Amino acid sequence: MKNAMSPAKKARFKAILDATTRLLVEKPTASMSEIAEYAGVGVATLHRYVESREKLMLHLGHQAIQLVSETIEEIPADEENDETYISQLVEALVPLGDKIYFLGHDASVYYNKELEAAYEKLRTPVKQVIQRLQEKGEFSQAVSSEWILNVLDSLLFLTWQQVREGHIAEKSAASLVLNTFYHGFKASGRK
Amino acid sequence: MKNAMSPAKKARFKAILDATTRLLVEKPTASMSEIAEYAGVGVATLHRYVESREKLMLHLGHQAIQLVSETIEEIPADEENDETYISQLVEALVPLGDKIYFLGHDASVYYNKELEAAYEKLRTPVKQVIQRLQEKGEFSQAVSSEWILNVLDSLLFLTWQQVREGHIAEKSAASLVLNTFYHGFKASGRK
DNA sequence: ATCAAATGATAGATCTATCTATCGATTTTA
DNA sequence: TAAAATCGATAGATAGATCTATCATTTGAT
Repeated sequence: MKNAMSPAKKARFKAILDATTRLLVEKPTASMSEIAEYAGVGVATLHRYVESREKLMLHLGHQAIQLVSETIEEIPADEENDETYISQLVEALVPLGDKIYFLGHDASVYYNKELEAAYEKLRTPVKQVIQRLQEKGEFSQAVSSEWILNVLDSLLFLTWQQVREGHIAEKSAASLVLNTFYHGFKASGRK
Repeated sequence: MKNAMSPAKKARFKAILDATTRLLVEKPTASMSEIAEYAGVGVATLHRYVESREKLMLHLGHQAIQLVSETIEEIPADEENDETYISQLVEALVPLGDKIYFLGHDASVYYNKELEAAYEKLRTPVKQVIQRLQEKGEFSQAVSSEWILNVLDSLLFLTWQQVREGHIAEKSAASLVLNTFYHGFKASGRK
């Protein structure tokens, strides 16, 4: 599906990608036949849209990157907004968990150079805000911004898993992440 | 390999399991042939030790559970030691990352009921210490002990990845985890 | 030194997944 | 409504992985 698609086909393609996402979250090893069935489409048709399983995965990867990119870009990242940036980011990203899932957990996505580069590019604006917050003294300067961002990533992923498995209410997820991220678990008022 | 093995065979079996661990960390999709080659053993011999790929994975899972169990049991978990328990735990578990890797990341391990139960059992003593620390007011009581433990797990795994990729020095790993876990990233002295 | 156990190499049986080819039916579009 | 595009179903070609069978060779305990 390299060529331009009609709007109708584009919508159908998107429906296939979304169905694939939903299925793979439940069963990461699903075969192309299972994916086709789940998407309500014949195997042949599935292959008319994506030329291989690997390409399908890469589509999902790009979709995720695109989605997260747009989400991040919508959050103002100038110096006046640094203080609220992180919480806005967390609020916005928690619901995207399933789409982001593949970025870190499918082999054919994880080891792709192009996607790896796009992922790194995605992180830079966030990292810059973190660095400014460190310089302003809002965040600890004892650790690298890279580490802080990685922890944020991990927390987001953990949270999404917990929400998905029904262990955490979706509403309380963001504040849980933020509290943990900001203060850890040591009770305040103690050394 | 259900029957008892001679000490020599037992050692060879252990060598195979260790080699498998090392390879799968680098290449999670490695085939049985690749595993055999990497372990310096013929495919036939590999199958003389494990009857299937899935059983091999379960062996690795059990190995990991066993290792973590022993490690946890060595840390005194009575009330007087609660304050130092977590740091001792982190120090001891960071180096075991590769062995633990499979517990959370291989499908045939992750979806096995027996291992799932063993994993849950593994967590209870740690969870109890966390609960006592919460009751003593050392840890925040605003969140569940389950969440605290999950975050600790995530941090341990993230750290092990970062050490493996050379982004964090092994020596500094444990204190990084502990600091993050205790205090988060908000600079102290701020609200 | 001998003999049973264990091994490696190889070939192959079996299975499963991916992808293609074909064709009649359905839908879209002009 | 007629032509073109797209579809689902199916069968099959290809490929790769798992596991087994066989046999000559090596290892190791006595």
